[in-house]
Amino acid sequence: MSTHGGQKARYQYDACCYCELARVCLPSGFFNPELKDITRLIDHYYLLQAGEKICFSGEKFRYLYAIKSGSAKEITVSIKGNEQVADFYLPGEIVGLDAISTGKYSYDAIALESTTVCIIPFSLLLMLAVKMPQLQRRLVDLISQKLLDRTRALMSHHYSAEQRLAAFLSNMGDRYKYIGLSAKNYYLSMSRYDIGSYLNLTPETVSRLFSKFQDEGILIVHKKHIQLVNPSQLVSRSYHPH
Amino acid sequence: MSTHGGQKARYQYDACCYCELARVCLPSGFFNPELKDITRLIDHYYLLQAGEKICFSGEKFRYLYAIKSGSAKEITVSIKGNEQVADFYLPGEIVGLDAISTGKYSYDAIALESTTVCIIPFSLLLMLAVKMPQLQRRLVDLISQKLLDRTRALMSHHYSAEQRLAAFLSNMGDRYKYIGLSAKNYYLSMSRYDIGSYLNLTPETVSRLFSKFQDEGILIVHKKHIQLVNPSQLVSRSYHPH
DNA sequence: CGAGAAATTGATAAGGGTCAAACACAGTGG
DNA sequence: CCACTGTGTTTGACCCTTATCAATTTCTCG
Repeated sequence: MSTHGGQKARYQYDACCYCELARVCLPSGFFNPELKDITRLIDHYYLLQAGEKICFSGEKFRYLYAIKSGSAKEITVSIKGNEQVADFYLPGEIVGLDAISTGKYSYDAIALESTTVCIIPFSLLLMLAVKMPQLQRRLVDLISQKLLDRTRALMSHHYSAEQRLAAFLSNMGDRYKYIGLSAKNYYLSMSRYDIGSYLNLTPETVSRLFSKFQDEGILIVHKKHIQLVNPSQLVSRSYHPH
Repeated sequence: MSTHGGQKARYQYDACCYCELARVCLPSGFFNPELKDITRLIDHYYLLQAGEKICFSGEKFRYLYAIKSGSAKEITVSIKGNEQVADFYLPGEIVGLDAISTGKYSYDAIALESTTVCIIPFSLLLMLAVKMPQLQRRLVDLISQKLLDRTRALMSHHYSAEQRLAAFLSNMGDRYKYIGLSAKNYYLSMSRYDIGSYLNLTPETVSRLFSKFQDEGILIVHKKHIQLVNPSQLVSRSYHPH
């Protein structure tokens, strides 16, 4: 191990070949020998404690960060100083895609728990993409996918608080399942405040809705642990993101 | 001229070299001889009447569309059948970027007035990008920029109706200015209903706010024509998208 | 000119915000 | 081991912004 910048713990990277997230992460769809070329892009990864920043608003964009374990939130700070949660990141997801065009991050990405992130130098990625058309395609797909997700999030605001929270919990289940965890039984690393900010609700409203869902037997909440007792009921309470 | 598909009027394309929007559109930053290569991608353009669709939800993704003149709205239709406006497109802007990853359009793009759109075959664009790294970069930048815009739109929902409408009108002015038109004096091709849907407001609320802004001397509304009398006042009424 | 759609304006209501208080829990220090 | 403190969560009471419903006017276009 070596430290860098006086803050973030930095570790030598082994390889995507040994990472069980490779299937869903940046190198999704790649196998040796191309996978090896992609792996070589990544020299180090960070280990961050809860609250530490992966990147911060205004910082020059040099790296994409792949969540290797743990989770993070993306927050934008308005001129008035209040934070807004724009997104959450789970393992296998890529932080920094919307910094590409402007050349600087427009938000802080903050670890929500002990989190490791792989450091992907963007200039190297681009150079490799020039030689590897499938990687060019993968990069374009990744950003496009993120764009689609953001559009869906935007559309969700047309629905009620209950529909939004139900959809959020359902979606989180799907995302956990996608990375090989339980869709019905998971741990929400973010606070009620963060959930509220993301869904454009107050923490009070989020809390009330959790209680309501629990009273109705849809789920069981225990602090940050969520157990979906009746996932189909949850889906029917949500708006139906087609 | 030739017609195609029995519906959309289709015209032989001349070239980006003769288009005054080239500066802001897909070929932004390119000059001959590269500009010529990019121009060759575009064989035809459509002339659409108000209400005609550029693409529709579920259709196989083959083309990006660049608005050449006129304007369009992007709408998603929920399962319950109600339309939601996700975006507006002005000349120089590209429709279809979030269809790349899934291979099909997830929304209808509908002309708001007489509108011409250049047809950009995506597979050809990708092939050219393989040979032309600057074009690869341009494509990635375009999608990333759109992602950033969507994130900003998402964040706007944290603010009041008045702040959102003020920001919208201010933003529209900026976008018109960007393409060489007046920022203070422009024509809004979309209905109050569309504006409301985009901002997550009812048309009644939009109408009331227009009246309010007019009463306060910030702008003059005449049907769809907007004259910003006091743009700085409008900015201070908006949330401040940093 | 007439009919239907869009826009405006008014009256009322509700969803979710705001304010406030109580509670739970983690970390700290005595 | 137990207060002490600060943060996050829950619950209640009240209220405000914006939606809803309704009536009227204006515009569009055949």
